[in-house]
Amino acid sequence: MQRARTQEAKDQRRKALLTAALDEFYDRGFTAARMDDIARRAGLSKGSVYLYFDSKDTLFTELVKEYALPNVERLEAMAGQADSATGAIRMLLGFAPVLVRETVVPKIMKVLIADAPAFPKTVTAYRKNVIERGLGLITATLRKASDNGEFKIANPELTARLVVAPMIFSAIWKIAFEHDADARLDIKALFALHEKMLLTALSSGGAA
Amino acid sequence: MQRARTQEAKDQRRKALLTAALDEFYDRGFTAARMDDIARRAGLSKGSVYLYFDSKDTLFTELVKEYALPNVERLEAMAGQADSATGAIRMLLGFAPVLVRETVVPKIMKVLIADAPAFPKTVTAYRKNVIERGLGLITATLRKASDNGEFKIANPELTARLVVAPMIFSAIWKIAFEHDADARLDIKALFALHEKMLLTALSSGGAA
DNA sequence: GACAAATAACTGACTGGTCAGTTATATAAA
DNA sequence: TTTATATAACTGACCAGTCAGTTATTTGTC
Repeated sequence: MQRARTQEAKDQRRKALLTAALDEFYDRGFTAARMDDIARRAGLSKGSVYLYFDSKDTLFTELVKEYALPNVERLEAMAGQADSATGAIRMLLGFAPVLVRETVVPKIMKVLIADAPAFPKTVTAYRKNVIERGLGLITATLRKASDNGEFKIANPELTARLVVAPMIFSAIWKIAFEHDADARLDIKALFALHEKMLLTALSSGGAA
Repeated sequence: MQRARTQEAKDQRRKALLTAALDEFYDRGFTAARMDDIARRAGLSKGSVYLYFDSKDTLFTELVKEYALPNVERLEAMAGQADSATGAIRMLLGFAPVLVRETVVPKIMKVLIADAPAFPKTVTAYRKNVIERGLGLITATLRKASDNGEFKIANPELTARLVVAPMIFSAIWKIAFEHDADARLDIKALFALHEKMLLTALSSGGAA
């Protein structure tokens, strides 16, 4: 293996180890994942992993920390652009298929769900910094829309959760059943329908 | 431990082992769960587990098989009672909080999600015999309602998935975050709102 | 530009501990 | 006494983490 001498090269190696770890944790679960396999996947030997991370546990917690923020920030940028709740919802639900199919979010979700009891602090941090922040963003959008008369929404917190529910559903579906060819789910169509039904319900006072 | 001589006593012991296994698998994940702990939880020693099950793997697959059917059957009985799609949806969503809070369904879900890649056959069987059957029931109800003019529904399959999505959402929420006191979710209110918004959307042609 | 010395990234054999599954033994029941 | 059930000591495979040794790369000297 060529050596990583510069800081940049080392950062890159660290990143390679994190994605290798995500893949192994995702495929086999935290306990069953072997450090040797993670190392090989990143093109290193087991010993070298310990030059970059203290322990298997650290690898896990760093992994979640590192992959968490970028996605919320992406979401926040999106919410800032929209000029109405309708627009924000359209944007969010248009982005959802990409989030489910093309980002690491479902993998992270699985790893977190699977090993929540073993890493309570990591999970709590994730909930506060990612989940609640994301839900808070949607809640605020809905509340504003209710205040300025775009929709009538009695409970923006709960409504936000219903907006998000199909994302969780399709992420879970993908995680659990993607390996079966006959279990494909038309995610784009699902979110198009969700958008239509949701906006219909909101504009007909279904959340009032 | 007193001996189980009759067939009945043995069935009971078998059942005790299955619930003990579910709890251990749920808390620690399949690989990290120890056969010794499962045995102790059921009031037996490790060796005895092997009088009832061939291996840890068998324990897992039998567990999923055993706990799967009763819930679908419960759902099917419910669907049979309702005289309209509106009534069926009301019933289903009224039952949802119980399903999430008081049955083993969320635990089974977690265990399945966590170890899906290690037990692909078990997961496929679960999807076909439980998930698809349940979703099929809702789909059929919606299709019938569309045919007889109660609602106008273009894609009953997808709509059924949107009906179910908040159940998955709240089950996942419970699994991942229940250990945090400040992460409580008002599930009854959530499903009341879901019911209201869903029926509003359907009767306003949001799924047409 | 060639060579030697110094540095630090990297390796893989090894250790200590864990745990699924086995088996020899004990004992309750008939 | 025989049989079935239960136990706990045992075995062997497995793996996280360590560390003595290896080697790619840089730095210093001529």
